[in-house]
Amino acid sequence: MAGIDRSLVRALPLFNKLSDSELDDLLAQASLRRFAIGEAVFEQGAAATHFFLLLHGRLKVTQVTADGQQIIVRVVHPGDIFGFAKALQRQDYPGTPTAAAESVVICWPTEVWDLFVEKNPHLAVNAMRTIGERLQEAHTRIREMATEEVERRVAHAVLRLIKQAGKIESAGIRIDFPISRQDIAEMTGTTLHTVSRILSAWETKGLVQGGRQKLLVRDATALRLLAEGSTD
Amino acid sequence: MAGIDRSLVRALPLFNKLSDSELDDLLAQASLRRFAIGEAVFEQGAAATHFFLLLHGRLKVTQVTADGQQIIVRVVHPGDIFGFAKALQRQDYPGTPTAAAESVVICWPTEVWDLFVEKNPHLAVNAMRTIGERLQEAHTRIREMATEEVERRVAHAVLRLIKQAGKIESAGIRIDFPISRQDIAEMTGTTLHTVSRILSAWETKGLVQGGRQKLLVRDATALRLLAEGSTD
DNA sequence: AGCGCTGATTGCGCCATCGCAATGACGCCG
DNA sequence: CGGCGTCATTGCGATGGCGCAATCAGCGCT
Repeated sequence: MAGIDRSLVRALPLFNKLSDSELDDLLAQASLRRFAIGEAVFEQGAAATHFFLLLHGRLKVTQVTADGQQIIVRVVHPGDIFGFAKALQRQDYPGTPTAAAESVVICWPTEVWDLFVEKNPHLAVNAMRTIGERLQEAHTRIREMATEEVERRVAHAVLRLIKQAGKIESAGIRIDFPISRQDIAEMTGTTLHTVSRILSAWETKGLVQGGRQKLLVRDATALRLLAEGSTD
Repeated sequence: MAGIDRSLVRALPLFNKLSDSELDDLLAQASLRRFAIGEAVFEQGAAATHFFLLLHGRLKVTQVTADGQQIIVRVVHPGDIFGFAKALQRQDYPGTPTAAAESVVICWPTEVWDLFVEKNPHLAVNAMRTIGERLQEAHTRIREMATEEVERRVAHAVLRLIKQAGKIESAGIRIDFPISRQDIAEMTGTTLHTVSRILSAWETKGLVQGGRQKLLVRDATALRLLAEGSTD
């Protein structure tokens, strides 16, 4: 645990205002943990004891309803902070982040949040902006779910994914972590079946290319048209 | 503009840590504005020049989609702060708050936000929590829209309304501001027609009592059952 | 290299919800 | 006090998407 190397996080905009020694101070309080696919960093409803930064990998944050249904609230990408419930005056975590790919996470005890902010006011501002963005994104999703039909919602979800986790390949843009149809269904508020049908249709039209937990977007422009598209 | 009376805001938890003179300092920077029903405090997309506190009345915050569809993102209640886009590092307002009832609002220029926070760190924490709660609420709505059928969503929406704006009367709990079926539809992501049908059905069962822009909940418990209710 | 598991595809029937449109009721305003 | 505009109700037909279930395919494991 002692000595997380500075170089691991030096590149993150979150920390670029800090001196080496300040950064070391922060990292001295932290520990590094590794999660295999399918493992949860923490559980929904558990007491918020730590907050986190994703260094590497990919997490899906899910919420479950009383009757067992599950939805994906968001996806955590490398460089994102997450699980800072305490900063929002919450005592417990609102969701469960599960590793979609092998992931590496930095953990701080919640007690150091205040210290953290004090040392680095920039970080408070940053956290604020992050939450603001999430709120914004949440409202966008609400609007989409309220007004758009499934195909457009799926198009939006896929576009968001390639924007946040797109890897350019010769044939198109690949979503750079394992994602199932079920996952996309849970992100768009529909069923696995419908998603499958839609993606199949797109594949026929040459828009995308599917595979087991894989998705390659061949024609992002056409997809964007579909997403924004008027009455067609 | 000079001299908004302290007593107007003294009761708000937001300010209860401030001395009289500090409070006066803050209020000296502010102005008071009144909005008639249907008037907008600001417009979605406009530059964020002020942030606000609702003193009295009720605001519906709407977002419009590119193709003109509208949804109600949330309702602002007395004592809520809103429009603090700048604090989230946004340059423009994400939605449009419209007066659902005659409303009175305190306005501060965004420039004083930093001063505001400096004088009253409690307020920063408070703002943080407020956003956290909104995010939480947004996620709840997303989950509901993704997993629940319309009737349960409407039940949830109505319950939320009586919780936030319920006035107890002899016959039940009244939603204490003018709200149309259209509004409820826009809050739950459905159509005016469906909401009307559902409320009619409830009225037949004696759960609620409707009226033009009015709603009285007669049996909150039954409604709660419907909202949480399993397979019935 | 073969087996088994998990994820993906797809057909079919059904039901909730939408969209439209016409009618009806409430309240505001002159 | 009467007219008019806004809001609400309701019937009917169309349909998108769900739910079920059977089949198939890719990938990891031994």
